[in-house]
Amino acid sequence: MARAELLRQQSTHLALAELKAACANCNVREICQPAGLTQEELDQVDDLVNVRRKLKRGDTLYRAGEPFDALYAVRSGFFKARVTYEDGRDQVTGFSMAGEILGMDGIGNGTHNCDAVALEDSEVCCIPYSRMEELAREIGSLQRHFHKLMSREIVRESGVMMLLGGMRAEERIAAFLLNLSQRLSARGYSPTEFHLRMTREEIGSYLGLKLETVSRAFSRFHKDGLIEIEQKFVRIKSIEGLKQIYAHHVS
Amino acid sequence: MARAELLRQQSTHLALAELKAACANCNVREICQPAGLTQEELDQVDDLVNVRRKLKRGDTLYRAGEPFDALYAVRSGFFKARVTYEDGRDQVTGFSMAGEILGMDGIGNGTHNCDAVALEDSEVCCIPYSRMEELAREIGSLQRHFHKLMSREIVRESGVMMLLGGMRAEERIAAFLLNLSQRLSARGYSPTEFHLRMTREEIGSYLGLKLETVSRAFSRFHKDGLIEIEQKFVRIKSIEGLKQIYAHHVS
DNA sequence: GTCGTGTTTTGATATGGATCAACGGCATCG
DNA sequence: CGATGCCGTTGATCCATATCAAAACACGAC
Repeated sequence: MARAELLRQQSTHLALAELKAACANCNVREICQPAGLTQEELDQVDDLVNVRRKLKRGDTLYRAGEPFDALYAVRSGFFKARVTYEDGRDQVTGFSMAGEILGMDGIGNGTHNCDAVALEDSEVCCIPYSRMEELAREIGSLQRHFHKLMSREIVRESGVMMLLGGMRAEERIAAFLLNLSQRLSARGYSPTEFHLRMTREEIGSYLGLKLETVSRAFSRFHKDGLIEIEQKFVRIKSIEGLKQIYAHHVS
Repeated sequence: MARAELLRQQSTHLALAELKAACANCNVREICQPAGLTQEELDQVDDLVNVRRKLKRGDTLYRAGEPFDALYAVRSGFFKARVTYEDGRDQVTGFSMAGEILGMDGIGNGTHNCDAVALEDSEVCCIPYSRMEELAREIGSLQRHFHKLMSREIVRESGVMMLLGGMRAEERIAAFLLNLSQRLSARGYSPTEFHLRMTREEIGSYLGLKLETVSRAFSRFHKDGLIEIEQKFVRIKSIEGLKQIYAHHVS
C-alpha cells in the first residue's frame, strides 16, 4: 500500500473517531440528540442540526450587528467572542471550545452583539433558531436543556465579573488556567497539558490585563514550579498550587 | 371628612395607581400578560403569577445554594444580587429595580448561585418555574419573551465585563449613572433626578472599585458641574458630559 | 534558506486607584 | 435629647499594574 494511501486511511479513521467523540462530549448533545424521543421527534431533531460550517483561522462566524438567526455548537476548533467599541478598541468577552455553544447573546434583540472569531480552523453545527424554538415547544427535554445552557452562560459571566471586579493579576490568571483545564477535561482532553489557542494579548483583554502582565504572571508561575510554559504550550504541574493562588485573595 | 380618612383614601388611590403602573411598565409583562391569548390561556397565565411576596429592607429573597424553583419579577422596590466567596468577602453582581426579573441564574443547576437582597421595602411577583416552562411550551409569545429576557441578561453582563475589563474609575461611574438613568427612564421615572438605593461601598463592589474611589468620583463630577449629589440624592445636570467621560476611554 | 511581521519576554519608570487615617453628618434607639 | 453606629468625605501615602522600550524569538511568505 502506498504511503500516501495509508496516511489517507489513517486520517479518515481519525476523522471518524473525532466525529463521534465530538458529539459524545458535546454540551449541546441534548439539543441535537435528546433522550426518549419518538421516531418522528428524532427525525425532526435530525433535521434541526443538519448544516455544518467550516471556518479557517481568523474567519468570523458572525459579527456584531448582523441579524441573528442561528445558534452554533462548536464541533471542533476554538473561538473568541469579541465586542468592539465605537472608538475601535475591542475586548474579548469569552472563549469557546468544542462542545460549547455560541450566539445566545443575539436572541434578545435579534442581532448579534459581538463578533465570533475562529482562533484555529474550526467546524460548527448550525442550529436555526426559529426552528429550535418550535421544537422546544414540542420536546420538553430539549426545552429544559436549552434553558439550562442559557442560564449557565449567565452564571459563567457572573464568574468573570467576580474575577474582574475582585481579583489581582496572578489570581485572574491562575483562575483562567484552572478554568481552561477543567473545561478541556470535561471534553475528554488532558487537564494538565494543552495548547493555548489565543495570544497573551487576547488573554489579557479577556482578563482586564495588559499582555505584559499576562506574560510576567506566566513566567512567575513557571519560576515557582507551578506550570511549564513554552510559547503556547502549557503543562500544569500543580493544580493545587494554582488553586492556592486563586484562593489567596483573602482580605 | 376627617383628615385621617382623607389621607387613607389618597393613599389607597396612590397604591392603586402604582399597582397599575407597575404592571404597565414591567419588563416581564409579556410573561404575565402575553397578547393574543384565548380565554383558557389567559386563565392559565393568571394562575401562573398569582403569588406576591413583600420584603423589608435587608430581607433576602433567596440565597446562594438554596434550591431554585421560581423566578421573581420586581413589582416595587430595589434589589442587589450578591455572591459570597468562601473566605467571606462578597461582591455585588447586579442591581434590579421595578419591572425587572430576578433569579435566572438558578435555572442552570437547580440552585441559586447568588443572594438577592432587598435594598428597600419591596414586593415581588413569584413565577413558579416548572409551571412557566410548561406554559412556555403552550404559548409561543411567552416562550419567545422569556428567551429574550435571558439573552438580555447575558448581554447586560457582558456590558459589565467591558466596564470592569477596560474602563477607568470615572468612566465606570459615569457609565453606572447613565445606566441607572436610562433604566429609571424606561420605567417612567425621571432620568435626571433619583435616589441611589445602595451605598458607595455597594456601588464600588459592583464596579470593582473601593468606596473612597466612588466618593471621589462623585465629588469630582459635582465640582465639574456634571451632577448634583447630596448623600443618596442625585441630579444629573449634563447627560452629555457624562457620556463624554464614558466615551473618553479612547486609546 | 532570508526577510518581514507579529508575538513574547524582560527591564525601567510612571501612575491610578488602594490603603490608611481622621473627621463630620445623619439616622436610629434608648 | 444624647449616645452610638453606619455612611460619606477628604487627605496622605503606597503599591500593583500600566506604560514605555528594547531585544529575542517564532512563523509564514517568498
